[in-house]
Amino acid sequence: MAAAPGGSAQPAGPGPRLGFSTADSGVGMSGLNPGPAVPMKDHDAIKLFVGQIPRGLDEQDLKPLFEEFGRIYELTVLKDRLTGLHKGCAFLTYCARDSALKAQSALHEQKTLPGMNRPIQVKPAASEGRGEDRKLFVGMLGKQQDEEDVRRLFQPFGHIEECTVLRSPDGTSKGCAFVKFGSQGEAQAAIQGLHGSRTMAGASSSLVVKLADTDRERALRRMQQMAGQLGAFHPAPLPLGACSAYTTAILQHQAALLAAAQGPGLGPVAAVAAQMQHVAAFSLVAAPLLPAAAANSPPGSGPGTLPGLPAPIGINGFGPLTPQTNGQPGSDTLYNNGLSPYPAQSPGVADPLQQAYAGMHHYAAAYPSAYAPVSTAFPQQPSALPQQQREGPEGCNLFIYHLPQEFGDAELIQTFLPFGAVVSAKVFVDRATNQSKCFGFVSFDNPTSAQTAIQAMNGFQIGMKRLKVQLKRPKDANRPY
DNA sequence: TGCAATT
Repeated sequence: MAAAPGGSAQPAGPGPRLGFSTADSGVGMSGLNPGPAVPMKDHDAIKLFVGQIPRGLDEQDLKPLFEEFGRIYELTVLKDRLTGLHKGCAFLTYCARDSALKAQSALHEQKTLPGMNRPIQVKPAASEGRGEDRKLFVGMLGKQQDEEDVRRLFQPFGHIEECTVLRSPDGTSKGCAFVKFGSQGEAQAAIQGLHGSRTMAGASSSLVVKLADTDRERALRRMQQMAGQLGAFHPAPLPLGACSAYTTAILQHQAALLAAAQGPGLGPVAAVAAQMQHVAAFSLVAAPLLPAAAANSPPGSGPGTLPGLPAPIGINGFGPLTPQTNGQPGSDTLYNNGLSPYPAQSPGVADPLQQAYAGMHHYAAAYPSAYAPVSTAFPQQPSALPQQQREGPEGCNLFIYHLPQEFGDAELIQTFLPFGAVVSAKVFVDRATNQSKCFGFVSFDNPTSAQTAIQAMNGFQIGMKRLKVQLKRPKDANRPY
């Protein structure tokens, strides 16, 4: 008997011919589907893949075998799209997730159907767990909680395939973990049951349970991180009214400080080489922030102004934005001690700002979306891009307090770039409110840069606040003696 | 105002 195409939705027919009665109704061609009378499957139902099925068996033949474990919601033998030939496998969904689990444990690899030489396969379909759909990110754990604790927490929701607490190299928990369940349904159940449900001891807010990022999201995140570190991609003009002024003021100071920063320690050439990239990065950001400052500098008039690029901020434009720095360590000292913004260069060493503009070209070339008009003839410098590194060696990491509320990572990095190679710059953000906590961390790749930054920026006045810049407290835990 | 990081 030929079934209607689709086999499933015979509306309002006499009798629910698709109910799974044992009567052989001949509904075979396209799979069994629930009719209107059949209850929906559970929310956490699991779609099973069934493999090693003899080609001679269709849905009707298979049904009795599986019905033993519960009511079937859907059973479909896979057929070749073109030839319609039985592919020897099927998808099976029970109404209840429990039925699926039972079927899986009773049948998977447990039994071989006639004519097959390998045992039947019954397991969650790839679509159930492909990618990260059954992998959870768990945040806001207590730092003391280990894998066992996490397992205990999640175990009621299903079979845990994998459980990893994220740790720093030193073994300290980062307060988060990944938990992989046997199925998507289990993972969802855990989210429902646990997310926000409690606050673990030592955590600052309630438990976070969500799907782990997909690979794509992860890649995206990385991109954003890099972009943030470069400070080169502000999708729109920064929404930071007052902050722009702060930044401006700071940058103007630092344009001058730059010269001082590359004094002793590094050889002049190395210093310039190391710093030109940084200056380039901050200039790219700073220029769009500063239409006024840029306008002070007629096109082509500034040192090294390049066609096709926004005029870099210069040492000019000190007018209304000059911060009150009376008596501030670092800033005024540097301005009052006769240090010229353009100190004499050793013979053969180009003006650092000139070099910076050259570096700027490289950045512009590497990120044409930011500065489209610039020729892309310059090679990219992937090796110059910031790595995932988070912290420098001891003595290189600064703790900065009294940041303006508006300060973000980008502003922080800009502020400290002139003192050396910034390995990372992070403003600490309250997870709950997404607001800056007004402190942050900056890591350099060498202690000299860190010291220079402290000298120059500690006590620097911004509005009513003064920056506090000091070495980050070293974590004395796990000192190897 | 007070010392971090979500693969």
